[in-house]
Amino acid sequence: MLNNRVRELRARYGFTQSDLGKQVEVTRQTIAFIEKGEFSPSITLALKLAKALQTNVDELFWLEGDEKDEK
Amino acid sequence: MLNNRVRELRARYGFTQSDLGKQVEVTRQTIAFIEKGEFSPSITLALKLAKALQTNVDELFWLEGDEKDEK
DNA sequence: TTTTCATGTTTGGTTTATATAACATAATGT
DNA sequence: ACATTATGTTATATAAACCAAACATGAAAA
Repeated sequence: MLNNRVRELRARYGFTQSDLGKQVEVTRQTIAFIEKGEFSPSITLALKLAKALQTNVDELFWLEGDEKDEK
Repeated sequence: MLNNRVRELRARYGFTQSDLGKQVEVTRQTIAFIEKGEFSPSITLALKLAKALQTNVDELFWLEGDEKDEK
């Protein structure tokens, strides 16, 4: 299963789901689905999200059972 | 557009497309399409590929016009 | 030379990502 | 009280990812 920090980082920058959606060229519903973990976005979108949230893909998304989970 | 180093790293480790496909649970055709840049894999698959190729997603995939291109 | 193996490529099918639109709710501002 | 805004959520539709199977080719190996 896929985990992510999109909601956390979006909040940190004070973006709404719509704001972020516009920046990365998807609808707010797509952002909502990603935050809920309901699907695994394309890497193209993941790269855009990482850029918008000033981080990198590996910090933003990880597979359950990998590094970030070991804490 | 999306660029990647899958073929380069796969070769470095001496994996065939089939080998890599098995490791990340997709068919060899899917690996071939990704290497050709014909589509943008899911981030779940991208994370598995990065792991199999002992790198991270941001080293393996990047958007044209981003950092890696500036050289 | 014949077989095997890695890769290229195409076609048809299923699944999933993503869009668009609608309706609901809670919070905030007027 | 009313309007607006952010978010949750659901339905239907389309595009794209991915599978499975087939056939082709060139290289290496027997």
